[in-house]
Amino acid sequence: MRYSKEHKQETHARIVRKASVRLREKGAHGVGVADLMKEAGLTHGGFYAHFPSRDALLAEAFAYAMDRSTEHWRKLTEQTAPEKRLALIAESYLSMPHRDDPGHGCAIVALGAEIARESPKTRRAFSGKIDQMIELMADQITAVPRKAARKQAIATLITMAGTLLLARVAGAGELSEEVLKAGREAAIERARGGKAKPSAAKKPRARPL
Amino acid sequence: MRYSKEHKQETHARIVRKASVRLREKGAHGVGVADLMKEAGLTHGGFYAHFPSRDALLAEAFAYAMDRSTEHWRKLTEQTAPEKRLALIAESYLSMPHRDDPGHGCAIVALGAEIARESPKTRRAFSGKIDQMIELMADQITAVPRKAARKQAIATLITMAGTLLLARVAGAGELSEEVLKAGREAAIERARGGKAKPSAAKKPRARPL
DNA sequence: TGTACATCAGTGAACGCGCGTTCACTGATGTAC
DNA sequence: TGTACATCAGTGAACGCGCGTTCACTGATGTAC
Repeated sequence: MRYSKEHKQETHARIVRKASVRLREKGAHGVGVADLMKEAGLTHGGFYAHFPSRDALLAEAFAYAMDRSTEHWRKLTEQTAPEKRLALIAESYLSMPHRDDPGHGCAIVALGAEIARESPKTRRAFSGKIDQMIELMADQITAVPRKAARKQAIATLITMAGTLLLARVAGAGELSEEVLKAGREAAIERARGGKAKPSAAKKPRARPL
Repeated sequence: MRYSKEHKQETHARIVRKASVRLREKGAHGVGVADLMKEAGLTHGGFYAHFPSRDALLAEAFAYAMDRSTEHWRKLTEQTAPEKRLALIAESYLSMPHRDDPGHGCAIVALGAEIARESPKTRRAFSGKIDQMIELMADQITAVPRKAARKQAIATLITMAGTLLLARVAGAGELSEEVLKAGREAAIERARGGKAKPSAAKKPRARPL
């Protein structure tokens, strides 16, 4: 063989990685085989040595994007005190860098609506990933029974996703900042399991941009 | 003229209406000029007597879809006692019929991620529509100052949109029902302006489907 | 150790299909006389 | 009132481009002897 087995796996992984970014940035129709291969330093013909079809790649890229989010959160929890973990996830999620970089951000918000139009099989796979996220979040809530913890985790995730979606649509205008701020407070409140003390809310930012 | 002025306007409106449904159902790339015209009872060539381009139609259809939601909510408020209005909007929004019929549902959830990728001009137009929704919701909250009312309205809208997005991705599985239920409680709580009495929460449904 | 052959990731031209757009034409109705 | 002409929403064939997919070929390296 010209290349080692690792070489092929690495190329495969590189294509999936690039695709998952483009996918979140541009949507499913924004990922062209030729462009993608060029971005990976290859020509388009070689694509089919790695994937049976463009759709098969997209499915892998979807899953990869979700796993990245979950993994990112897991790392965040590892370096934080238990009672602050959920709130930290919410805060890092509802930041301006995350709003402005969909390509490396949450796949639910970037791709959820498109996933909802996919085949039941794809949807089930995606659902499973969402459930993993919910489980990870619920793991951080130990003060209440598991079922209540899941409910609280879902409420927090929902608030996070809704905020990011609205903030992204609003773009970089005043409304976006207002949404991000209101959503951050609401999500942190959820993460803490009820009404937060007003003092816990973030101070208004210096830059009103 | 062969047709009256009203006739042309009506045809134009019919195309926009059909497009707004397809758009929410299938996404921007799911709306083909030929298919759409056939659905409107015409042939594809006539399209350009009504719109300069496919993109121009999409912009109109986006706006139309948003206006429909706002109008729907306005109607709901008109037939309800003031203090129940927001909660009613949230409940009707977070219903299974709405989850299962994106074509006639909320444009933010169905198209938000795609809109976020559009030109600043399109985004500004969409933002304006979202602001109208927020204003309408804030109008129903009279117990607090305007600024706080807007914040509460945003928190409610965010919760609604996030819930619907997650529930749609999950499709018709158990997770979807769980999300819808948790989101409904969270949204109604928001709509009421704080922690709701547990008794106010909906009873579990008979069908665990 | 050296030589012939096999393998297969990657190349790049070509194919075919879908789809947005153009365009010459139609034909029913309004307007001018 | 009747006739000739103008208008323009709608028709349907055709064009052209983008893009997913196919395929014959390449050439570096592993394997057999």
